[in-house]
Amino acid sequence: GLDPNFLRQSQFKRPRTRITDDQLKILRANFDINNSPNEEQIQEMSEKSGLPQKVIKHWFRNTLFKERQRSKDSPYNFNIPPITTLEDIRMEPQVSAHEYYRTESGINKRSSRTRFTDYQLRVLQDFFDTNAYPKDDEIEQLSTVLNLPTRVIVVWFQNARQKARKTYENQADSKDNEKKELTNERYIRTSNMQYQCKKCNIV
DNA sequence: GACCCATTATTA
DNA sequence: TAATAATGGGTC
Repeated sequence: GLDPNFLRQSQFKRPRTRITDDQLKILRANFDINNSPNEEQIQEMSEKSGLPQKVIKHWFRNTLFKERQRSKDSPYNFNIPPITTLEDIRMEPQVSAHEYYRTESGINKRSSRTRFTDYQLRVLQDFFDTNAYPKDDEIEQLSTVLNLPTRVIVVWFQNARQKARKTYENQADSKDNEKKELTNERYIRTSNMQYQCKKCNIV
């Protein structure tokens, strides 16, 4: 048999470092001034915050990436309908989710949870059952068909894979369980970036 | 940059 | 309180 744990965990991982609010404030302030700091600036932030330079670099990479994603398709604004009439403007004097999120005064709130419709879930699940790793254009298609931001689609597949792995491992643990036979064929990518097909054993 | 995955936090 | 959407730091 094949054991995902074995394939995945070949080394110890550094424990996740938590960035405190104060540290975040320093990073954020610098980010607002300059997206891509040079070595000198990174070192300065490192000294100020006590964060390893590596962590700072990574944070800037991720934050810049997210920022671009956000402005690209406004993933967290999708539930705010486009304004078509004057009344809509009157009815919704809200700041955008993005601005709300970023504003310091607005209590750093996580964007509200997407409620998928039954139809959306069915389509997503159907797709997942044959391919757990949709290509960019496939995500794009799902996005337009389901009227969901691409970001939401990507996250859904990420979580679906996570869930699939977990249930698969549980089944593997309880040895001779016949449920194993019921496992759908799914391609799960291992950490070595290889594809592994459950059941048919293709790598 | 894409993905992993423990964790967080929002809803039914 | 369970299910799971979203986050963020980690790896390659």
